[in-house]
Amino acid sequence: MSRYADAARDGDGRGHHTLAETESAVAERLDGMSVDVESMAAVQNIYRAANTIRNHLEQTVLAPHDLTWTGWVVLWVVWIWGDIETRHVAEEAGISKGTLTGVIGTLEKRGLLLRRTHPDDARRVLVALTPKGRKLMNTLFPIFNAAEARVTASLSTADKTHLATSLRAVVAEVDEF
Amino acid sequence: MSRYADAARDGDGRGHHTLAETESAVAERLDGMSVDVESMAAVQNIYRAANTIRNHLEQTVLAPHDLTWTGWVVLWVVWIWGDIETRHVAEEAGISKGTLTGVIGTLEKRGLLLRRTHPDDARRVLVALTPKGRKLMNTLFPIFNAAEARVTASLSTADKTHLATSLRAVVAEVDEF
DNA sequence: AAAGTTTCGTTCGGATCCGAACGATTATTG
DNA sequence: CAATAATCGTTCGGATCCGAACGAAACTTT
Repeated sequence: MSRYADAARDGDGRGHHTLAETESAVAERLDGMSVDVESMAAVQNIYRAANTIRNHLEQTVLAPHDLTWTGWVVLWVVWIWGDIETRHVAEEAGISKGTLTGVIGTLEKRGLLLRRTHPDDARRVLVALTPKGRKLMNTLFPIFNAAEARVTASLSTADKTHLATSLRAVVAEVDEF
Repeated sequence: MSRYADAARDGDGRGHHTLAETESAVAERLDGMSVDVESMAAVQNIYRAANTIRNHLEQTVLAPHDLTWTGWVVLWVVWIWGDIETRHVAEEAGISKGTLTGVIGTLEKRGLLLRRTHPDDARRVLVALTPKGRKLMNTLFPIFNAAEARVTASLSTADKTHLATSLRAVVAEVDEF
């Protein structure tokens, strides 16, 4: 069964509970508690949507090219910025330095990028795509972007923009903490 | 450095590139390519917001109780539904059955929940919270919910509701694939 | 110039995450 | 009733994910 897919269906033909059922059970469980339902719904749906999208794009677009979601994100960051320091890649990709070391190891092993010591500061490491990596990005990005359009097809362009704006505000707020 | 935190700041006092810089670099790199910018922005921001929120809540609320994000989600699902089959927990939590086995193992080891074979079907496993697990949920849920309110404080109640609605539409669309 | 401090990337242990394969169990078919 | 098919949870190998600690390198202070 794929990530978050609900191929497995229970007796009445549905996977997990409907949203209405879940909210009903939650209301019952939390009866007597003061709950910020809007905030809970916002957080839960942000996380659920992110996982659903990641799973879907990983399975349909990335796995056929032997890529993981994070491998793809790292390649994308290096593709956009060119020769870039690993600490910046970790920041842009939103992963820890320790995790980046492992992901870069995997991508290097696949011949998609190369690391080298910074000429001025031996503590730092620079990465760049290999020709093979660049070719993969040129081939795969349009396919990935088309898939991004498909997974968000239920939203109008105005909705997508509004969604992105709201989510940027959330990220900015948390980054201020 | 914490997950996605930008405690590390580069020379000019900023962490990762600004959004404007990133979009500029993206436009330059993708010059000549037909790009659905709104879809890309929607997907990137959904993923970024989910990770930022997960990291923040894990660090500030869950880690002090020796919980991971997914451990929390699994406990929450079992708390809401009571005695529940593991296959349903995996679905509700949005993780694979293999992953759930490991997470349940961890939570069981911590004395927070218990598993038992289904009385009617020996293939199935049921899980329920222990008294310790129930106590933890009653204590921690209000704290977690308050943190949910803080991370989404930049949004109005109407915005939170609209966000949740848009994201539910995205999940429903992908689940139809 | 030497000592102390800070920064960088890697390593480590523990946790999670997946799909595929497996054994055990149940359901279906002939 | 026996054979076959389907379902369930676990195991497996590989990948990711984290924070803390470490060694090496650079910076700052004395």
